[in-house]
Amino acid sequence: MPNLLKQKNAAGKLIEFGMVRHLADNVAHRDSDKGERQSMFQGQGKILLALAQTDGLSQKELATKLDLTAQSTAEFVNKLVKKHYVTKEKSVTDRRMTIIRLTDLGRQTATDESSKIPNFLNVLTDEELDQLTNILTKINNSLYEEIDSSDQPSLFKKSQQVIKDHIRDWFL
Amino acid sequence: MPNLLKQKNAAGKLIEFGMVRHLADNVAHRDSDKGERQSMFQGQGKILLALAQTDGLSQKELATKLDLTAQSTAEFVNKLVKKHYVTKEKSVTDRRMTIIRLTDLGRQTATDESSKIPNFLNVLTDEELDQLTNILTKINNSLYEEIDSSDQPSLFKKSQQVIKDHIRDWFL
DNA sequence: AATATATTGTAAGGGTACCTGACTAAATAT
DNA sequence: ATATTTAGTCAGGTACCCTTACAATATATT
Repeated sequence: MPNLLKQKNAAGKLIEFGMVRHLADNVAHRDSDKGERQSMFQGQGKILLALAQTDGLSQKELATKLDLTAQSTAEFVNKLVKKHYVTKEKSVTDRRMTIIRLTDLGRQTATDESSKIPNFLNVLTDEELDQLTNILTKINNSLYEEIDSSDQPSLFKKSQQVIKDHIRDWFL
Repeated sequence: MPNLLKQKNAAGKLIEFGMVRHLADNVAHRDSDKGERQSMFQGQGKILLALAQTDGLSQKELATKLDLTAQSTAEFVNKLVKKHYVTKEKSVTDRRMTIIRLTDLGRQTATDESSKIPNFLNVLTDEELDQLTNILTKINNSLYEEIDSSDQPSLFKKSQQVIKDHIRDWFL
């Protein structure tokens, strides 16, 4: 049986981490251009990330991959089109489908954004970095299991795959 | 100089952690009542948390503590009133002020929510829990510094204090 | 070939989290 | 007694998501 106090300690720190990160994010956004409130893991950012992995997906494919409704997907894609980050074109083989492609600007934005190493990792020693990586691996796997078991059968396996793909690509 | 590869590994895991947590949160919310999309660290949840620490604050005090505009604060408070989580009453000493107080229902919701230990910590050993706590302490402090130095002078010190207070209360 | 069904996408509308700007009401300062 | 500061409200806007309803295209069935 695990030590409850130690768990509570860690949980507290994790909650704190969540709150502080949120705060730090806000600060960062406040500094930069006013309109840029994209977190890269939500909404338009998610789309960009998915396309950076696999360009030329249909809206439906994007929706499925990212576990969004078709309507939300359409909304974000349209916003990205307005910003010239992606383009829409009707598929020739199946004219119901719309193919979404990154523009150069879009691709650059996606890779720029996702290749940043957070500053706060500079305060950790090599040993601590190893420990953290190891611990997060365990936690992430546990979360995947929780997601997988609790809800709709395999719908979320896809999201898991997107995340893992993204992480893999991130190292190249 | 820190090992860049190790940093990148850890950063990747951290990003993954962020994404997976987001996912897991969604799943959790989807299971429960449909209307309940509160993350406890945002909007209405933040207010509840602050009041659970110190009941009977004015709207202005809430806004300052939580680094929200007075307008956003008013919006969230009004929503909470509608849900019977808090009550509004004009202060007798200074009739410009509105005092916000938790109802029993509100207090219960706040404490219920914030006293949960995330399941995923069950997969860690005692040693790993210690390591994680230690690492997150360093990271959080680093983030506090970043926040503190980069932006408006001392506005964010208050937020830091709220978080720390919350964490402290969390152990009682 | 003609009709029925399934798939992709759009339109409209709603809810939550925030913000800015404009404006009262009450308290305090001059 | 007037001017200013402080607390709060109202209106309106953006981003993120969802649901319900509906049009167009593709495929399956008769």
